Amino acid sequence: MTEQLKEEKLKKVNIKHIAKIANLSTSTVSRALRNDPEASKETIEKVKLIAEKLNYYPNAMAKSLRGDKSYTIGIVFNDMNNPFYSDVLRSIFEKLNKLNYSIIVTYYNWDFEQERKNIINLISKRVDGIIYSPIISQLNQQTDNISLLMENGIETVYLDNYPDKLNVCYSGGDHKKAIYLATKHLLDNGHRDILLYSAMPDTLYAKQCEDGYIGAFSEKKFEINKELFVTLDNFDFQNSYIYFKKFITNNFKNKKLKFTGIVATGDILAISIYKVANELGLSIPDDFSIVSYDNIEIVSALNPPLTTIHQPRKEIGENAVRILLHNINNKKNRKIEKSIMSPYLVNRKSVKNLKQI
Amino acid sequence: MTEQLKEEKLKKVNIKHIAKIANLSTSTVSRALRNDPEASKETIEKVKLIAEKLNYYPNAMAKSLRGDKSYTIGIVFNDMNNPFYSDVLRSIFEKLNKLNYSIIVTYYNWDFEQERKNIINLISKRVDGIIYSPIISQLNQQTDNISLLMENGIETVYLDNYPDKLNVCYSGGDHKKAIYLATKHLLDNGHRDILLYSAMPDTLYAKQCEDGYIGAFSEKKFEINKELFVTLDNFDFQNSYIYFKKFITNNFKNKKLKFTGIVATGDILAISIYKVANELGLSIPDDFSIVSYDNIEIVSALNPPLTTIHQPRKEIGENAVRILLHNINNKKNRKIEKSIMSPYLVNRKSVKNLKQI
DNA sequence: TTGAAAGCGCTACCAT
DNA sequence: ATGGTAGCGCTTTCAA
Repeated sequence: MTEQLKEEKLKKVNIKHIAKIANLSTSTVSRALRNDPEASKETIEKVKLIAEKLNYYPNAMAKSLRGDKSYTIGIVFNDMNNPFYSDVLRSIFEKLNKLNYSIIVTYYNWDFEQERKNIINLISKRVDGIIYSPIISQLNQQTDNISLLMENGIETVYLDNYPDKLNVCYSGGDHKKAIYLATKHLLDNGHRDILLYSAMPDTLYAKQCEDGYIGAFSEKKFEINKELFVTLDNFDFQNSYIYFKKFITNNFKNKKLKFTGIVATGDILAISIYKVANELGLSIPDDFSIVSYDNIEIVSALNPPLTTIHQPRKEIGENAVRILLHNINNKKNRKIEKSIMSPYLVNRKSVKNLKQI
Repeated sequence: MTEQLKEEKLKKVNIKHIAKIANLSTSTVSRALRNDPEASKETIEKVKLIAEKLNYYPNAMAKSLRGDKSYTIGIVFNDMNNPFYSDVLRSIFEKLNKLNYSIIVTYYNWDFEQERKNIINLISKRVDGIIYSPIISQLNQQTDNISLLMENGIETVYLDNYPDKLNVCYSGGDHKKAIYLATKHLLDNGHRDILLYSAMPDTLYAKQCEDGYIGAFSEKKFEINKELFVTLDNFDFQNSYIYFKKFITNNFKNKKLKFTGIVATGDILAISIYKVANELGLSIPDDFSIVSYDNIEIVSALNPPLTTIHQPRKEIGENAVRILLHNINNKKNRKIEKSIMSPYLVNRKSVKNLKQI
């Protein structure tokens, strides 16, 4: 018997091998392995013992081929640079791994062809659902890749960004309100000339940020200077650093453009501004104040600590999972849920109160 | 025909459906779909057209069940907090997604039971290989989870940490040398009392860091004060911040313990020290100098910009993939390769030269 | 309580 | 060039 065991160990073990050794049929082994009440206690014990000795691990592919669940969730993200997404990912992992789901993560860095390939790959792998953080165009909300998902009836929860004209599940923050709060905070501190330092032109995200900014100004009936709207191609730290250094040298230091405050639509952008300020000997908040959006952990370590709008990343991840699993497990009773976490101001020291002067 | 097409669209489409509509056998359809030269050009065209119209996506599980490759790689990481791992992950994604591999990411946050469950899950999913960043105990290198992988003959590349007494594939940095360089830099600048601010007690990593520190001191025949060795439980930012704030208040400000320089074994640790320094009105580098390890992007934005040892994350990820794929695709010609990237100093402004005084 | 057999979707062998 | 069939590892009838 032990000899036989050793030999079996070398091949990939399956229920047939176990059945042979246990002198049982594969059906019985299958039942025993799953603690099926139809199987007798002794059989279960015997089978499990052999399985362990043989290093048996059930073939998940065969299982899902047979059944209709893969216990796998696909994640389609674009921007791994941004700590925001790492934090969201972490909370998704924590929930899903405990439930023994696998998570296939996909990353494409604004390459839509690659994104499409990744999504097709996920469809082929027959994931039970997808959490998708898309780049949404301001004009054409129904991108090819969103259509792909919808046409194939893939259970999807949109995260962080979503096509607001479509009736889809969503978990994320209220970007418009966030930037509204940021702008309002500067306004309340007496700032009137406020740079909107934004990213990803023509996307819904940029639009929402702009709307938030405009909303705060309109509310107080202050005039908006559109020359102070700057939009970067992406949220890349290095890119933003280079851009802002040029920008400030060409426009601010020589007083072509004057502003006393900056609203940055992401902490990464704000951090790059700190770098420029350090290098150019500019003082925050004396030369300009800054409010940003995200509140990633480390911005509290900047000097001065960054005032920013908090985006609840843990909750965003958890809600995405909750909504997704609900719809996967209740196909007949799907809910189109939108979970929108409210942002709030974290007041630190990067804003100067101009009224006190 | 179009009616038929519509109906077929509602079910999950497979080659049988295509075969029926095309009036061909499943074998022929299968061949056509894969551009098998045995299939005629017209057949290929015809089949592909139907497949597209039906929204056909091959079932990857059936494919891999049949063949012996899943085109899936498992990642087993522990510390998603640390931007180091995000950066490595990114480079792994970039290489692997292009090759149409799926990546199942697993995260366990120092919970070894969860880690084990995750690994078993990966085995069940029949991944082609695993990239694993384990926590290695200084004493017992052969942990249960490493044994699990070895016993099951799972192709594995260790990343960042590895059991150096075992003959395994590895891609990572030379931690000992890194901390040696950091310490030497402080020594060269006239520092003698240097705090080693480390994390993860009893791990090989902590040991390697200690060895690097000791190496630099021994080389110059300076004496080491073991009271200046501090080891945190983990690399958590918040945890380190709280700890260091207490530590410095209890030991440094009241001159119980004196040191002029700090070597931190990870940028996250260093950043938390900046936060404490800001809050306590301590000046870096006047009150103490600091050199760290990793060189994540944003540390250049700190004030003063952080002097740190660069760890080439992109290359570490790429090499892990290269080694893994080589062994997967050349089962008969496996290589036990260790790729160790050399760290180097990035000199910024967080170190004061004591000799100039 | 157990076993035999069909079938999940695909590929590869052997015919034709 | 194409079709029939067996089988990858598993679950689930149906029968005993």
